Amino acid sequence: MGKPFYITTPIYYPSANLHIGHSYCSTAADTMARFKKQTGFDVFFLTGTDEHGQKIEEKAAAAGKSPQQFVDDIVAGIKSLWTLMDVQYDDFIRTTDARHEVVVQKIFKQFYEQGDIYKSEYEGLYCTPCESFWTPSQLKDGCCPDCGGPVKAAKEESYFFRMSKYQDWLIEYIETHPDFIQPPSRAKEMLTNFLRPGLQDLCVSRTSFKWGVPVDFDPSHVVYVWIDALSNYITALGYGTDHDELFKKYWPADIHLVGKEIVRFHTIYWPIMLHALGLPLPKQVFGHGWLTMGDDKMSKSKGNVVDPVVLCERYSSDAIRYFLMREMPFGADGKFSNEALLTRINSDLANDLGNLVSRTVAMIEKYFDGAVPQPGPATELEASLKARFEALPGLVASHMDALQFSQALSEIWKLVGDCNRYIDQTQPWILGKSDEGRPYLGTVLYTLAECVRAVAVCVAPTMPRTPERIFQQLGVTDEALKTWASIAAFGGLKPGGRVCKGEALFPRIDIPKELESLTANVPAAPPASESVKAGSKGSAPSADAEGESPALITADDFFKVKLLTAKVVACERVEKSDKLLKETLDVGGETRTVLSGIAQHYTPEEMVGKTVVLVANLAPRKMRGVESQGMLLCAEGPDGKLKLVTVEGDMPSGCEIS
RNA sequence: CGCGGGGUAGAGCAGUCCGGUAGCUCGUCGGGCUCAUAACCCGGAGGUCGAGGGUUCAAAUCCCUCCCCCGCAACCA
Repeated sequence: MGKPFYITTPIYYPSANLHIGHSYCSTAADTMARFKKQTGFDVFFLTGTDEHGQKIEEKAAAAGKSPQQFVDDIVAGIKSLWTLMDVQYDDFIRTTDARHEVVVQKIFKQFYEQGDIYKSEYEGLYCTPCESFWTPSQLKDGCCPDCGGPVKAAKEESYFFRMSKYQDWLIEYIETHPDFIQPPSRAKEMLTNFLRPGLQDLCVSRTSFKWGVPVDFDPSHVVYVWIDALSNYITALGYGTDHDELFKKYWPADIHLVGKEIVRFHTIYWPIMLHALGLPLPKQVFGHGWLTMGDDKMSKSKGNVVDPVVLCERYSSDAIRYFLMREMPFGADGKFSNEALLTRINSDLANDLGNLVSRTVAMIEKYFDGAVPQPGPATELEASLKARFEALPGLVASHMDALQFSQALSEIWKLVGDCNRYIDQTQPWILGKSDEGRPYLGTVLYTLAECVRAVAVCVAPTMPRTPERIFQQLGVTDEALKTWASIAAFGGLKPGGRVCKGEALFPRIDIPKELESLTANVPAAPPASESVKAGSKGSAPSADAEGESPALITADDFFKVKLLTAKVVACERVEKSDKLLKETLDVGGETRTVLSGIAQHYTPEEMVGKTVVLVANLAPRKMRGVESQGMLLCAEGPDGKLKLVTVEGDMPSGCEIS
């Protein structure tokens, strides 16, 4: 067995739906894991979910479920997404697993007994929606700096971790281990923003909610997120139990892959906790960038198209994985757009790779009755192609080891490009016309087939399904010719094998047409991610997930929605939000507060006095710390402009609409 | 002075650490080819590298000043 290699994703918080960002991170981790397996490592790939906390407690209550039932449902959806995307983890840890909870309690107790944790009182200003305490200096205009909502003085008995005790050690560790935090700019950020100014002791327990791991020696407390969530990386391996073989084998982790927003927790709190436990630190924490939805392509009503489930079902998971790994350099932010996705699929996958396979196989069928020919005389063209071939594994490996997926793929595609050019240079269709041409034609087609084989091998970590389809067309059945080792030297492919032209690997997409159907408004359909959530529970019809037009509903269904006229009596912008307006509505004498994402379309002044249509029986929802008690109906134009729905003539507020 | 990212051809980016002919992909225009998924190949057009100043024989790159955009992240119920 090879050298151990342990890679993790963050454990995701199952309070809401999964989106393409999660897919991005998991795909990267999976690609890396597959690459390491392919190159002979003994890989352990961990992912999972962080299921405790107040937000889950609240969301579950709002959904009328127990917290456990609530997270169970979402986790089922997450797992089915990973199956769909071929994210092949070795273990899936949930912080509600008994195996995790007992060890968390044990760790907490150990910290307490060795004096790293002490009990004290936290006094501060608390923001309920953000679950955060703030110091007066952190406040913005007297409000929560995160959400802009109100804060109130609160006091809470808590346990604290003495972070300060370890800060000098950590500073030195980071300075002497330049590879520990990647990319390096993140290390600088941590040092200058957090470490050097001095660490505050960290509050590691809560009494304000129950949904968490109880502190066993003080049951009014639950362990707060830090110790609970971060320790998953070792509890999953059996640390602190009698069955810690995996821990002994795989710890310390080779890579914690995390989003840049949680680099801090993984490079400050986690190392300190490990150090306090007397454990070695992970070799590397890699903070990747974010996928941004730059422009107008994504909006409320079009939101479903960015759902990974929809995209995978439409274009194949391999295509989506390829796009995610190819389009943006790992570490930096990248824009996501449907157009970029489809363009990538067409030019790289359909035109370059798919078409290369297709023309190679077609020519072998046409000129050699489908049998891979014996190579004949060679020229400098073959020599340079062969050089490119043999340099490829080394180049790919060095980029992969640096997590530069995009560059690794770009190297592979250089060989694809060379092959396409080679066909033009050698003009096999002319060689095929004469007997004298045949020996060299054999060389050309053999060389192409062999290069295509190498591409198939190299592409496997990113696109797990595609290689087998290529091998089938090339007639490669020998497993030994599908391995990383088999492409170290040119010439592994055996002449005589039967090729077999199959379906197009990646059919060309009619981009304008496809964009249109992706962005078609589907007003009544829930975002498809909702169906991920409900996922395998069977409660969501799959039609939604496929982005089809919404199913017909009955009149009874419609009457479940209570629509009322409402008069806007006051309106103001929501602080720190450029999209939200807060309206105070009069609804037949009753006053309601509603938040709407229309600030870019209406000014508060314009709003006052309007009679609008309110969805009156929508479950309330907190945004930016303010509860919204309903929704205003709007029409969205083709340019994305929103116009409020109003009633004709003069109608009092509170009238029912049907 | 919140934090972070960024401004290089119509679009998306690389190049900036370590100064020396401005590069890649997509698009566009022209040509070639017919093995192939109207795919492939070649060539062209298109850039005062956000602005100003400084250092230098030489600046996209180093230094200073300024301007502008974007995100604060999955929310817009």
